[in-house]
Amino acid sequence: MTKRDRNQTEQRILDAVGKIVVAEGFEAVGVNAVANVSGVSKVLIYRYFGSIEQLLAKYLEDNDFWLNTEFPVMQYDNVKDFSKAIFRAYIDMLRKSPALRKLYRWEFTTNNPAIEKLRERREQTALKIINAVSQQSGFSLDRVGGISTLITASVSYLYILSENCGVYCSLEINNDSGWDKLLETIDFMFDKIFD
Amino acid sequence: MTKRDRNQTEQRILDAVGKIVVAEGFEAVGVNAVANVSGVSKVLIYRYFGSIEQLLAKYLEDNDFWLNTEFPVMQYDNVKDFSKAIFRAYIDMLRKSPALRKLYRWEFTTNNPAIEKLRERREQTALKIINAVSQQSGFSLDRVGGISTLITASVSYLYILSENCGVYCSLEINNDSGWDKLLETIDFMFDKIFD
DNA sequence: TTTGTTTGTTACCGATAGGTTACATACTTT
DNA sequence: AAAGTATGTAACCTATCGGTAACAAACAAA
Repeated sequence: MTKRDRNQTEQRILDAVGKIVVAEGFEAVGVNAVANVSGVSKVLIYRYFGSIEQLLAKYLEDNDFWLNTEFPVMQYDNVKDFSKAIFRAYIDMLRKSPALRKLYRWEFTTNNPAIEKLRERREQTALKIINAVSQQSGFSLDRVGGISTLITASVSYLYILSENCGVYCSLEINNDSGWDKLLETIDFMFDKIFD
Repeated sequence: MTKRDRNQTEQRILDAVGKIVVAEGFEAVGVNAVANVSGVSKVLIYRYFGSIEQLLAKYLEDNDFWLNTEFPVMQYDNVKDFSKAIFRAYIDMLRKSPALRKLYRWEFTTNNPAIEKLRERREQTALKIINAVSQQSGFSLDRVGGISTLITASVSYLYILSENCGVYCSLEINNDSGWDKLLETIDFMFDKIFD
């Protein structure tokens, strides 16, 4: 290219990964694809990152999914509002990040050290929140964990699916109206749970 | 092979598709794979089915995912028990069918007429149930739809993920203990909702 | 200036994918 | 029996994948 600059080249490669992930998902990140999109010879991918696996690990590290995500840390007077806020934040995170949706999809078909690391961090964050809610509410860890699992899994599923499918179980998941209804449903549930 | 028998050959091909789907998912169903597993020359796949797409369409039709699934049709005196039974049946269906789990996973990355047809049927079934529950309970369609979406999406997500991941949000999803907890959570929710 | 190293490209390799052509043989029909 | 059709296989074609070797040029150090 114009100038010799390893850092810039590495960044170009990483940027290409990001583009591919957002557009087609992690499944489509291959040496040739990255080389083409970045405009960099694929030899350099191996030279600078070792392998596609390691390149993706670096990408995940850089983009820091779930690692530094700051959730509302119990700045609410009551557990009910706190619970509602947590899942509102979770929904917002997935809404704003196509890469995160692609990451969750990728998890269904792939297992590797980078993914497992992310899962561990996610579990840690979840446990922290579950513990806090359990203590404040008096509900058992299993109870709070069950409810959390139910809602987060659901939201994740619907966001992943929404990229390919407009309606699920009568809910329009490809526009805001459906998500408003879902949010309202979650609020309703918490109203009933914390009566 | 030993004898010339088109029907048997077609069946062998379809059986091979089934094996591949269960073992590796729809993503892995290609001409070469099907030819190898079935022991049939790949030319015949094209000759008898036209393409892999059409072969998969036939497979889906034969195996009839979701098309003729009979759900408990309101043989309960109260809506609460009926609701619980519905989702218990849904969980059971996914637990017993690895192919269905693979189908749901495939939906995330693929769109084709066969899948869309299945989605339509699924929506029809869902709407029927939602209508019935709404009428019996007095809850609005949106309310019942929201709750149904939340639970079915969640269960689907967890079952798909369970093939690659042991724990999600503090819940063990790769053994019965986790699923018992989730079932218990769903029951708890309905107890709160139908107070 | 010369020597060695880093950055980069081109061209190639083997494996595997989807897809087709050509051919052999069994069965049907007349 | 002869002709035509249905069933099957082997071999091949092209495209693309991951991966590497060989080479060119810029830069740093001696």
